[in-house]
Amino acid sequence: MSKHWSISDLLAGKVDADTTVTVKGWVRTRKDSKAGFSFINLHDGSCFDPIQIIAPAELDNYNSEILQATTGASMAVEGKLVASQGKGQSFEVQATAIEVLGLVDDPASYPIQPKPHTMEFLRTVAHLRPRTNAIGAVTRVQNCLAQAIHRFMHERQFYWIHTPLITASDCEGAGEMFRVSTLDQTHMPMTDKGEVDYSQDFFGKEAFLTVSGQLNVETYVSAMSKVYTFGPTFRAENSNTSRHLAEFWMVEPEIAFADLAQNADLAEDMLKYIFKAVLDERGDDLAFFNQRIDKTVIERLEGVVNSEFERMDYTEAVKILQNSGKKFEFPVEWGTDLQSEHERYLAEEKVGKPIVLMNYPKDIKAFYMRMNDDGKTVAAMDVLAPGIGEIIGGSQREERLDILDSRIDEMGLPKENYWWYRDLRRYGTVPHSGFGLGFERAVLYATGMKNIRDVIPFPRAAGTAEF
RNA sequence: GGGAGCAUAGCUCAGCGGAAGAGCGACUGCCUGUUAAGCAGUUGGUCGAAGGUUCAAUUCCUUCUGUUCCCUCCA
Repeated sequence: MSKHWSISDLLAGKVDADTTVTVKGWVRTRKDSKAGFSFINLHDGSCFDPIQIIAPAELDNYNSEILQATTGASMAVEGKLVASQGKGQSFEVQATAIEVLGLVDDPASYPIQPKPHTMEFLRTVAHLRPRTNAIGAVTRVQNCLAQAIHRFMHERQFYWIHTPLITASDCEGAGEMFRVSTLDQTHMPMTDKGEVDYSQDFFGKEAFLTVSGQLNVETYVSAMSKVYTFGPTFRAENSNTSRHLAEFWMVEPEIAFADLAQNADLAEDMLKYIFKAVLDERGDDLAFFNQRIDKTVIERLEGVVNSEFERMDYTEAVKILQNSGKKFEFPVEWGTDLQSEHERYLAEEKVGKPIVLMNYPKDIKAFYMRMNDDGKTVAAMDVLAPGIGEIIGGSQREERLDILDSRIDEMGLPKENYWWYRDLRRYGTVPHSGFGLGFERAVLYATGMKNIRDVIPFPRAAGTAEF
């Protein structure tokens, strides 16, 4: 058997013509010609385009197997790589032997038909949808983004810190949490006070799935200077939208000796870097997205890469919204959080590119965000992307113990739970900043896909944990 | 958690108180170095479930289930 090549390598011209090669993959389409052969478009995930196989009728299993190979069937093909005699592809494989590995049972009901499907339907066949053009392209782009994130961080000498997914900090300050417990839920041990006795639970205390690696990674930034997390995160919010998941991946860089402005610069640099990687490396997939999914996606990515992000204070944004002349469902008032409609107006209508909103009122932000000198705002920032909304949220962290303590008290949080977090401010505290990038939201932006459930392989959301 | 939709063939949808339709797919034939192919034919449905109104319900009403989108939450 000759060498097994990726289709991407063959189409890219990495192999000389007339070389005997083996390709393996799945049939996208088969078309039989009376001239004595069949055209088989075979895909293996390595690139957007399938490779064309010419299967001559002289093959001994032509009638018995090859003519039975419908869309979705798997096969191993050996043949000669030749310049294509037809239009539409540079190379094709003149097969000398085809082993049909697996046929499709009942082709009429095979879910992935060679025709357009709705994303809603494909979600119901999540085990087969990576075989489609769209989800295959999403998969390559999401991988490109993930690799680019690690590359960006590595080039800037950040350390990747594996923060825990299970946490006993029940107040990480970012929404509802999933409980992790091995207690028998039909016979919960109780204390004298009539409360569940978690001292008998696996960890000896209440435990949850993390909503953020930030608090943990702050310990490492206080020693390694530049760190980041990249891993799954969990939110038990009952939110049913096209941009929320109960389980999603988040990138959380944290930098020491850095203020909010440097934090915003890092966020901008990172987004530009990873979207440029997609433009450079996934032209084939982007061409598909631009043609079939969102006709503005390439233009938008190029816009992000080539333009300066807008920076704007919350206070300024409130004034703009109030003077916009737009009728909003929710009123705009200094001191309240901006609604989706407000963020959309700013990012999509007012600015038309990503915008960094900074310095929010302290009462609508988390306890660990650094108090500004005005005593009213904290050094928080959100990066809003047109079409997606909030893609990044971050802040400069409060490094002054006395102020941190008063914020913890103000919010009625149990100080003892934060003893190790507070220690960081007792022992050689430094100014530091960080942010969280919703990874799937970045994939949405890079692909033009509309629903976050279509850019993660197996979406978990309220009421959804199939597959 | 709040709100609004939707549920009819493998898929996308039309229909409508009075005998279940189209396109795509699949299959068959013709044509064909084809490639989002063309022409013709065939196949294919417990009209989401359970109640109710009616001479008659896929159609109207109620409940349930599933699902989509928006808001809240945030990334």
